[in-house]
Amino acid sequence: MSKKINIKIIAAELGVSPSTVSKALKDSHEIGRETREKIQAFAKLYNYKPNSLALSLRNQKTMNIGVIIPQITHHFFTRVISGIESVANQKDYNLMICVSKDLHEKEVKNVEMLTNGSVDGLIVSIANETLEKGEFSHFQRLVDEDFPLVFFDRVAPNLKGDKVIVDDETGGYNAGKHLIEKGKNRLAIITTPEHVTVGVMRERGFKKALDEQNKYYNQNYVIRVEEKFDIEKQIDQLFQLKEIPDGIFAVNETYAAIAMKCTMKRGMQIPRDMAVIGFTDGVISKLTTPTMTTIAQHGYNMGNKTAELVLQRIDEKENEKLPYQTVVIQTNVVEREST
Amino acid sequence: MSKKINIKIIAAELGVSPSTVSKALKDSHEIGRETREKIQAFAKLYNYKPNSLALSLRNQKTMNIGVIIPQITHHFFTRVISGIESVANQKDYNLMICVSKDLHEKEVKNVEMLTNGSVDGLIVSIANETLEKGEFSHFQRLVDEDFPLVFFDRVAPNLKGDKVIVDDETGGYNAGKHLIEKGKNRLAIITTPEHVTVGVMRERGFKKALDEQNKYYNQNYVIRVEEKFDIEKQIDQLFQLKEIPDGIFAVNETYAAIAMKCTMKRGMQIPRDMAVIGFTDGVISKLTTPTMTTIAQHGYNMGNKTAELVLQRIDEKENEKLPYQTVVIQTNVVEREST
DNA sequence: TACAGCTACGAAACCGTTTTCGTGTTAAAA
DNA sequence: TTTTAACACGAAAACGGTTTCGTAGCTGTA
Repeated sequence: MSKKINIKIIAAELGVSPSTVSKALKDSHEIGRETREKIQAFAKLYNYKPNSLALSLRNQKTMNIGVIIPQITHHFFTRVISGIESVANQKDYNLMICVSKDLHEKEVKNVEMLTNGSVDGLIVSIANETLEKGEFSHFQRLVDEDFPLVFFDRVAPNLKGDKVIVDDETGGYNAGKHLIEKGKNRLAIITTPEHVTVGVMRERGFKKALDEQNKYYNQNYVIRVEEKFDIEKQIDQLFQLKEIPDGIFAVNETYAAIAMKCTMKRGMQIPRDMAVIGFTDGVISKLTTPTMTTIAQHGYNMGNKTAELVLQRIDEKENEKLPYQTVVIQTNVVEREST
Repeated sequence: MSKKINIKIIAAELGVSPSTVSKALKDSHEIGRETREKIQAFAKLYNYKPNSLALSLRNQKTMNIGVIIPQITHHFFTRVISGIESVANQKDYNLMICVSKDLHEKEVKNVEMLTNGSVDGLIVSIANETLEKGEFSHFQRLVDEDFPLVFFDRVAPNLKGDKVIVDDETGGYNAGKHLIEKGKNRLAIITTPEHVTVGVMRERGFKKALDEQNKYYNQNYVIRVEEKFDIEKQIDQLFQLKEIPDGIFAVNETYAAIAMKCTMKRGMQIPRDMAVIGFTDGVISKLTTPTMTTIAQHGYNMGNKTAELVLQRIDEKENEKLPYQTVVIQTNVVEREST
């Protein structure tokens, strides 16, 4: 790779000092007009652009925001990233995106790597393994030194810090209510293992809706999917029961789509014999047949809000610290053909 | 934000020089055992980690790879990113992912930002707008200065550089052949506008399959979707024809799923009245009812290969340059229920 | 003539790290 | 006792910028 042009080279080439070049390029009138124009012309000709590492080091400011997500192939996360991106870009920030693959060790490494000077602030959705272990010291350190840090979606309850979360409980509640309003009685839920907070909250809201209407919350109607095993088989258990449910709430889009497949495989009609509602912000729901009713998560808005919070922390002066915020993004029911 | 600990602080605190600290932390036996252990203990206690900006500047090596993609919410691209990530991480590289949103201007900015010191190499899938305009000077500059650069999927035909592409033509050919083998006669294609290379190549292969079997390539059976307008309406035109096709090849998953919806809306049976095959690496195909036959693109492999190429260029010595490579990733037909 | 003030530039420090090249002290060898 | 080598550490330069401060040279004024 041929060496990139820099200020020293320009200075040497034009017989002036580096400081003169630097000033001339910023149009400082400390530099005579003739010299200034000569330097600017030269720089333009050779397409000079200042080295961002040097700038960051000097200014103690990178104009980068780090983002750590558990999975990049999940549509929800990419929606959030889009939302973050849009706000960040408006303020000339760039994103460094890292993927923890839901592994604790990778997450720790990512955090260390990003916070050693590479970014001005960090946005994190916590890895499943970290949540399972309850091992948050890598985040605690950042909180302790007031490093700008915002969590979204998968957050740690006992950790201080700014958070942006979906109103999962109300979402679950509305899902339950919606199914009940559609005249369904035997309501099942397809959810995640218990260490995944979002699943727990959605389930809690769902149960609340059932309780309110004096519907029985049948434990046989609760499927906790372990992703390491065959998902379809686990969901299909609902259809092995003596009394098959007539309404299903799935805490994500994939589970909902699979539930719909299982239903149709049995020759049952959606929504007549079985109503299905998903919790998602994805692309699948509009493309299934029938289309899927969902609780919309508004990932893009979440990203917007998250980015705003982290930028706020970055700009914050040492002596005017705001208390930690938790922003709750509301969901809403998007009714389609599956209910 | 409280100031992060650095070598100077450690040095001052322990009454030694920065160079001594630096050497001690690398376990150099130039430093006496006692001093060494004292410094190491202190560093560990305060969780010292070297500043990566300073390291990068000093070493002229960032251990970052830049990735510019047109859209982050497209599953194919996130699959490729996963593939890149996995190879990069093995060699201790991190990713800086930027999104061009298919806009030329954003792409140019991203390229400039990343190549001004932030990354050691760059991976790009070119923005649609750039392909339309044919404006590649921002890449040409990089090629001229031998900056490690690898394109994938959306590449520029007249630009030198390493490329990783899908064998779109053969993919399209196999899609056509598959439909013919299923006994279909009136074959339609749903593709992209003509400036999108991948669409053109897939169409070319498809046409070749039809030609070989002396099937008529009916221009009414060619839909070029403009994404700024209602996609479903455009696709639905196929169903307004006097003679409705009995087989559809869609160059991506979304178009294929919409085609399936349109078919079922008409009360037609898949695959009996209409066979549909998509070109994709996505999640939708397994979740539609019926499931979708696809030409699998192997995005993850593509990412692997792309990362390998860029790492190879990064490691390359000045005097042992290899000629530019174009790696072609083969596709294969994944038969499901829609054909 | 003397001094002030302006113009136009350069020197040097700094951001955080690494590394080369001294150098003062001590111990071993001659 | 003198020379030499090893040891343990520090000074300084370098990576590529920015910025503060200093100053040479000129002009204008008293």
